[in-house]
This record gives sequence, C-alpha cells and structure tokens, in this order.
Amino acid sequence: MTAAKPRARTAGRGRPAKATGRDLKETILDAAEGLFARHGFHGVTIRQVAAEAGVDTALIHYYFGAKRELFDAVFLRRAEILNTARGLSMDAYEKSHADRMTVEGVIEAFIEPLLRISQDGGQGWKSYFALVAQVNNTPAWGGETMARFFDPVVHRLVETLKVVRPDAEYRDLYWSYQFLTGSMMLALSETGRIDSLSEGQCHSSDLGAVRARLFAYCAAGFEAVIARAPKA
Amino acid sequence: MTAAKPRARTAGRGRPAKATGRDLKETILDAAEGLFARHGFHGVTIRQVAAEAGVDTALIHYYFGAKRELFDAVFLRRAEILNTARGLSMDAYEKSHADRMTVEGVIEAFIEPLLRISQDGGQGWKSYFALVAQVNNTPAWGGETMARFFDPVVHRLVETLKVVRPDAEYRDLYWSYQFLTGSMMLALSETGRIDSLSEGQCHSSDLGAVRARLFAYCAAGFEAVIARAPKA
DNA sequence: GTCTTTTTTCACTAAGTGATGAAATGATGG
DNA sequence: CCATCATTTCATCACTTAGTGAAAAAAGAC
Repeated sequence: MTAAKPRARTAGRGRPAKATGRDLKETILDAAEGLFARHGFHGVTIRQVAAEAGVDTALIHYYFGAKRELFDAVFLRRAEILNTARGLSMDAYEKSHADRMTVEGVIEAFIEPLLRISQDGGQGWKSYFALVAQVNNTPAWGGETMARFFDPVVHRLVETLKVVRPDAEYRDLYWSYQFLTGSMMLALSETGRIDSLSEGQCHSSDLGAVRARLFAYCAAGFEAVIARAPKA
Repeated sequence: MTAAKPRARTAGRGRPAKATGRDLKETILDAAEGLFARHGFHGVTIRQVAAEAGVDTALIHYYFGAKRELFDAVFLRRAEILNTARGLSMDAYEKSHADRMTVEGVIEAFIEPLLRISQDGGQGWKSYFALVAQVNNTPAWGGETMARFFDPVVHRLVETLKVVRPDAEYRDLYWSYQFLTGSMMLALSETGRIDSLSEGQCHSSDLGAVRARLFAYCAAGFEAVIARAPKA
C-alpha cells in the first residue's frame, strides 16, 4: 500500500467526505459488490467500479490499494456480521431447546439468519450472497478465504448435530453439510434459473418459498444419510 | 466470423488435419476447458489458452472465432454426451422399474450417470463439471445457456417424479430440484473445500462417498418437501 | 513439376488494463 | 489569511488484451 492510511475518523480534518452525504468509501464498496457479484472478479474493471460509484479510479486505489484488496474489502465487510448473526441464532436455539433439540431445528438456526438478512437487508446483501456463492464455486479462488471466515460456524453446526445424533459419524455429517451448503448458496444467490425452468411457477426471489422447504429438505437428507450409516 | 470456415471435410484435398497425432482443435478445447474451469471466462486470456495448448493465438481465432465462441464450443462439446447418457439412464430405469419406481430410484437414474462419467472420464470431465457449476452460479452468465441444454432433461425428471408421486405439487418438485442441483454441482466440481473443512476425514475427489450419500439425501429431501405440501 | 486448398505462424493494431505521481480542492486550526 | 492535511481529480505510464491480414508451410491433385 503506497497511499497514506485513509482516515482516523476523528472529527473532520481535511476535505470532508464529499457533499454526497453518503460515505464515499461505502459507495465504492457497494458498486464493487454489485459488479463482482454479477460478473466475478476478473469480469469487472476498476474503471467500471469507478464509473458506477461516480468517482475517479485513482480514488479507489487511494482507499483500497490493488484491485484484489478491493475485492477482499468487499468480502470482509459483511462476513463478520454474518458470522455474528449465525452465532447468535444458534446460541438462542441451543438455549431455548437445550434438552429437546432436533436436526431440523439446528439446521433452521443455521440457515434462517441468512434468509432473514437477505430478505431484510436490501440489494447489497443479495449481491453479497451471490458473490459468496461464486467464490465457493471457483476452485482457484475461494479455498483459503472461505475457510478462514466460515469454517468455525460450520464446525459448530457439526458439533451440535453430533450432540443431537451422537451415533452419527463425522464423515456423514460433513458430507451432508456439503450438500446443504450447495443447496443453500444456490438458493441465496437467486440466479433466476428456477423462474424460467418452472415456467413462472417459482421465483428465485421468493425466499419465503425457500424457507418453507429448505429446512425440511436438508433435515430429512441428514437423517437419511445418518440412517444408512454403516457404509462409505 | 471473418476467417474462412475451417473445414469442408470432403475427401482429403489440402493439408490433412493431423500432423501432430492429436487433433489440434481438441488440444485447444482441452486447454481452454481446464483454464476456464479454474479461473472462469474472464480469468483466462486467449494467450494463456494458446500457451497451454502450444499453438499461436491466431490459430484459436481461426478455428473458433471470438473468445466467447471458444467458450461456447467448450461448453457444447460435452453437453450432448451428458444429455444422452442421462436420457439413456432414465430410459433404462423407467423400463426396468416401470411399475415400482421410487423417488430415490428416479433421482439415482438422474444423477448417477454424471458421477460415473466423472469417475471414468478423466480430468477433462472433472474440469467440465467445475465449469458448469461456475456457469450455474454466475447470474449474468448462464441463464440462457444452461436453460437451452439442461432444461429438457430436468423437465423429464420432474415429470417422472410427478408420476411416482401424483399428489406432489409442481412447485415443490421444482424447488426440490433446485436444492438437488446445488448439492450435485458442488459435489461434482470437487472444490476441495470439504477436505480442509473435515480436516482430512473427507475428500472431494471421493465420488464413491458422494454416491453412497447423495441419492438418499436428495430423495429424503424430496419426500419431506412433498409431505409438508399444503403450505407457501 | 505446378496448382489448389487447408493449416499454421508472424507481425501488428486499436483499445483497454491496473496503477501512479503530481496537482487541485477545500475544510480546519493557528 | 495562511499553512496543513486528508481527500479528490487529471494525465499518463507501461503493459496486456482480443482480434486481424498477409504470408509461409504442408500436402494432395493434376
């Protein structure tokens, strides 16, 4: 990073964050988020981000450094919020159902926060989920990033499920999680594919429809995998 | 397309196609396939493909035209084989189990050909599945392409399931398929994520482990969604 | 041999790429 | 009013990109 560190966020010394009212840094992140989500990292140029945000390309480098660092900033911005929300949801469930937890209940506690955030959080969050889905499916990309941010909460899910079904094998739980995350991320990224596939009977933006089915679907899947355990 | 059409394949006038043992066209497609699968369309340059294939960039344009056409050629090459294999698998199942089809059986007939091809077909097929998974998760990309090639066989799956469970609603079947395809494509693209997540207990290359679990997982999911039908 | 056709390479272009250093801007504290 | 400093823009650099047109190479047809 060549540029000076951008801000100590004291009370405004220097030129104020423009008369736009909105923080320019956030505006840049929003623009980058939307574009990266639609076209992927390499499908977006700094100039496009700059145009979308209404700033000069140099400003983007001033705030974020290289293009890759901009991408990481986009990824990071919401990752922690996500983990916190999920952690709280699972805390609440474990507390309120301490002695009568079910597989479906645990799974719901794991997935539901994401659905709620996507529904209530506006377009930014929808773009973000599409972005994560894409990272998750790009072999030469996400490996390390995904692991660093999302492994802990997944391990917690697996451990909790192990408490609910002590006889289940870890391998079965991990594979079931893999299936779950594939379904979940595809649903959250709202690709529009189901709209045309179902000839208008379903809409990928209808997260209520997802909520009404995904928990049951995944829970039944877990149970079935556990049930036919002695196999590999 | 500016370049002359590459081939009239009458009986050999002019230079024959193979000076190198292998067909150069296929070599180019192989190189492009591997690179696109790892880095996505925009993450790959024609020059990289040319270098990997050991040819000049102009030759790629000579055979395939623009970069996007090269990508389509890569996508197309295996799509038909895939559809044929799947069609045959479902034919066989419907014939052999005409009066005793099960949800799990139908799903197995739908997924199993892909697993077998991925196991027996070599690295090319593995790359191809990773590529499809990526297209499937890129909103601004796959819509039309995916629909054109894969909708028919999906419609067939849904109709067959409707025969097995006549009381099921189409919306439930389409949503369940959406969940299925998310799990299936993530498993087929072998991202390696489960390896690190499970600390070595599972391997994404272990398609036997997928086979032993995915059919049961998805079938149970379908049944559960159908069962809690009168909703949403 | 020569002709014709296809395949391959070379040299090139016009447009864009990420990135940077220097200058302009304007609020703030002295 | 002036010096300071974070912020913002401008002009540009060195390089890469997709794509092309012309010529060379290869090989059967005659």
